Amino acid sequence: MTEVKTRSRLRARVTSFDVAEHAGVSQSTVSRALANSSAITEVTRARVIKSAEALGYMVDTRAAQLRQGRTGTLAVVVICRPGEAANDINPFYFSLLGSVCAAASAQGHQTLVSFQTSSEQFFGKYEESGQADGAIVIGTTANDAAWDYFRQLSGDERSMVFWGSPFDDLEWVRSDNYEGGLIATRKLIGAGYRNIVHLGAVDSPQRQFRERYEGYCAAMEEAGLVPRLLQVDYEADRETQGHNAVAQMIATEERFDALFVACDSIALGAMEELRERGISVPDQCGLIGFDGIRAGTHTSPPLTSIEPDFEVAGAMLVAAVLSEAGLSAAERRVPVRLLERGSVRRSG
Amino acid sequence: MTEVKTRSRLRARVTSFDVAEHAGVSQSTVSRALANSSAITEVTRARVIKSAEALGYMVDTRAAQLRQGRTGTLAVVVICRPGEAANDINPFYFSLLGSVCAAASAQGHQTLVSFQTSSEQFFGKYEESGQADGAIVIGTTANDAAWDYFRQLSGDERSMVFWGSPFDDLEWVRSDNYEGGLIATRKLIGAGYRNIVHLGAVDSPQRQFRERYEGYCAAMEEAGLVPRLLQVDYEADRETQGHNAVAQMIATEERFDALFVACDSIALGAMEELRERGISVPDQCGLIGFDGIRAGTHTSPPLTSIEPDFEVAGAMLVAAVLSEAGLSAAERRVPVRLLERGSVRRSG
DNA sequence: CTGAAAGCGCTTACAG
DNA sequence: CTGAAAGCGCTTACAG
Repeated sequence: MTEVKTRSRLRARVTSFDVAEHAGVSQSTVSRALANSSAITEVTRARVIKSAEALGYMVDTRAAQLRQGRTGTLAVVVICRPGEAANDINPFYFSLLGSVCAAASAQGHQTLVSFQTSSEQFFGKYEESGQADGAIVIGTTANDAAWDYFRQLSGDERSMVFWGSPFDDLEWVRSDNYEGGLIATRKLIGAGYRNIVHLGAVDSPQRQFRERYEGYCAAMEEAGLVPRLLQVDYEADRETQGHNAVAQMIATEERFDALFVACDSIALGAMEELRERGISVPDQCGLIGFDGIRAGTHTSPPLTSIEPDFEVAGAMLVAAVLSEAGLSAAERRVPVRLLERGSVRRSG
Repeated sequence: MTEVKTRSRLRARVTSFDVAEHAGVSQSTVSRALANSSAITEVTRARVIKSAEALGYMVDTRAAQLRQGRTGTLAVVVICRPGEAANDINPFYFSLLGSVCAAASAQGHQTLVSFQTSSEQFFGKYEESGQADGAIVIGTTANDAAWDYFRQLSGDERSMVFWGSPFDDLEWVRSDNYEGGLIATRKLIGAGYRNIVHLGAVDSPQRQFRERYEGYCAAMEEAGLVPRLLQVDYEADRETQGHNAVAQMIATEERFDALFVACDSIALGAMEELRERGISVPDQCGLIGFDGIRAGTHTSPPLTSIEPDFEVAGAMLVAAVLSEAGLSAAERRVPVRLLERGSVRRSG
């Protein structure tokens, strides 16, 4: 007893052997009792639990996992733009990160999070180093070196899932982008806009953008309208892309009375440029973005947007990385919904 | 050789024994060679590395850490408001999270991240369960149950550091709030505003708010002006607090021509209320917030704010949790700077 | 239902 | 400079 006290004061680790001695049982019984093994009497289990509490004992997960050959941990990699600071990361990915961590926790997994930017630092070998049972990769598509690295890594039989991957050969989970494009465009048409232009990118690595464009096209065509695409210059940062696109349309005297924009960051830039040009939103120009980022709440008018169900997104990513068999397309498509705020005029 | 290939195809773990056999050395030599022990000849090391690469071997960190008695991992806990979804979390904490992960990585530590909301789920016993060498706790001060839990846990000799803790008896790292209040208020005074009111909270659990208020008071007094405080109703969410505060001032016919607000979320609500009331920012009312959140970039006008140096904040939190000795106050105060955007009129 | 023993994959005294 | 062996703290066949 005295010895135990001394050790705990020195912060020496309390082990299952200490608990065994205290409870007067064997070490294996301690292990089984605490693991809720049905082989143990409730009477014994109660005694063990009491001793464990008395000594402040907790199972060492490292040791347990080493023995069990699993980690109970999922790696979450957030790919950043080169040179990007933590507070410049697209908030969409932060929301996704939060959802993934919550979903993993609900499935009894810890999350090992890393923000990866440059090639010296890329790391995805979590399984062979015994750090995680799989990896979920999210983040910008604008970091080619990172995607090359993870794409190549993913070739082996690794448990890895990607959000919005630019490559279809990777295991992906994505928003239902087509549906989102459809909903947004129908909304604009329903509100009476007719010269609706899509601001986005079709040949960019961002595959999701093409899907959004296709949804837009379908909605335009079903209404007998002609789809018009303005490709954004994806070298610039997102907001500048929005600024430039609007500036360009005005310079070339393009007629438009509404914009469906491939993502909120671009839409925010577009909205600013519209304001600077004295074009009022939503009266002279309707505007719908994509992603539902929080900053869209604070613009004037607030930005109407398409938002994926973040909770489902997190759950699907976790399910995908944990599943042995591949997932069906339906299990990898995150449903979206229209976030009605203020950048579309009332119908009629 | 054949045997090795078969095993790797089955994804059986490649161990240091396999590498030893392949390289014709003992297992301990493999371990030393890969750990860059100076006891090993470069010739031997090269041979071991070659074999390791050939077999796709990586050190199992779980096993290594178990043996070494350390984890090389830091836990990062983000406390959320009860019922708050991942995309409602104050973006300030996401930025801080990113900075902490980056700083930890720079110090050779992994980060185990968890978002904690409700009491069934609170967990901070990372050290005794062998999951981390310490914990960094950030997030809302509005979750009393969470802070009670961590405060009590922190009583024992645990490595735990808190961002902006409501309690001074906990190990904390904070923005230089006093300095921030000083800078912001001087800026407003310099721009010619005179009826400057502070929107904040002095008795709230958010200790940092009091410090900001004190900086404000000092700047007012040095200019011969009378500080005026409007306490925000901290039951409501932040933006509503801002709305309500402005509404109340107008209702009571309070005179004001500028507002220094204790945080950006509140300031964003205040800005909206001002717009709805037809009070133009920055002409009729100057406005400065605190935190530098990204959404402030997109309002019109963009919100001038005080921003902590996020990189330093992450580094200080990591240094604090890793340091054996306590840190001096200077080592726990994150420098701040004025983010000049558009909600203060030009001086003169 | 419980215990003695092996072993997960490493690092690190201890020898030589 | 390298090797044989112990041990980090568990879980889990194997016995009884």
